Amino acid sequence: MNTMELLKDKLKETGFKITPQRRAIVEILIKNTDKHLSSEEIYDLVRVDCPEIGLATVYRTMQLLDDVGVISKLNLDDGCIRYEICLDKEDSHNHHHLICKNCSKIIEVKEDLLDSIERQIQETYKFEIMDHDLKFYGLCEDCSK
Amino acid sequence: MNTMELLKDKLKETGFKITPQRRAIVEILIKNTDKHLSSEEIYDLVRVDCPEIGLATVYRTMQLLDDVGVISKLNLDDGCIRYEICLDKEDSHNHHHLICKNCSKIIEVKEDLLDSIERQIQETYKFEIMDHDLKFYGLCEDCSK
DNA sequence: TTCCTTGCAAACTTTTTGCAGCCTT
DNA sequence: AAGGCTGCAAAAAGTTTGCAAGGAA
Repeated sequence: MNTMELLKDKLKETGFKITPQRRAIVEILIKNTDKHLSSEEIYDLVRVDCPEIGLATVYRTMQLLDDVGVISKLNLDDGCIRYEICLDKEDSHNHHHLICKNCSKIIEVKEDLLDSIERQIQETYKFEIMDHDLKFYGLCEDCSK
Repeated sequence: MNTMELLKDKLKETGFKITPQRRAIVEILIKNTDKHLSSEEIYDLVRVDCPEIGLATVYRTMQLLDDVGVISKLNLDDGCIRYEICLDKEDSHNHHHLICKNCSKIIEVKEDLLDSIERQIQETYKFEIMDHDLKFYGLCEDCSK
């Protein structure tokens, strides 16, 4: 079963309807898995195939996909929220970003490197960790030359 | 030399003037070191002693303090940027946050726990790390009972 | 005196909401 | 047929900017 089918099932499970607009947005997200698009960028891309769509629908759909749990949000402090599709919840948790200060490229780190740190914090601060958000800023291989 | 004196020197060094508004804002920041206030919250607190101040001045002063490098920004995805005064640059780098999903309390983690992870990433991804941002979400000691 | 700084108001940006009509199920 | 979904426009919410007057050095 492909990603779109999987997603359709997830939506149906939760009682939501599958509309051309939602399908178009999800298709854009799948085609741009590693791009971390903002709502405005998604809007521009979706309008190519679906010119009548409104920006509010993009925002509402992203909210919906977030509720269903198939996207993860990324805040790069550039004034907008960015999204990536992420069908596997484990993936989204064990997942960090390297952000190049020079070319703004974003590199995904798929391993989870925080296990031992989390245990340490759990112990020292008696804080029950449920999720984390880790970003590294610096220079990518190309830009550090 | 106390914090305010230190700050005055830092400002003078860079050619900025010390005005009553700026002093009042810095005093509020010092009094609320661990509170992570937003611009609006700073504005409300400053107006108690300095009722004629404008919100724009608060924004401009935070921008200035950021340029001078004495505050660090914290984005909790609650729709505004939060600040904490942070005179020592090393402190600001080696500094993480635990955010309670129940009571919204923020706990500071002063140690830097990322050294070995940074070396690992540096090696694997050939990415030259300059800074990082690490947040843990979960339940604080009181709320996890 | 110089020109940096301020308060005010208006502008901007990103996101949310209300509503009447449309469309998936 | 029923109720969720959509586009549009207006509203929110946070932040930035222009400008003339005011104040620190």
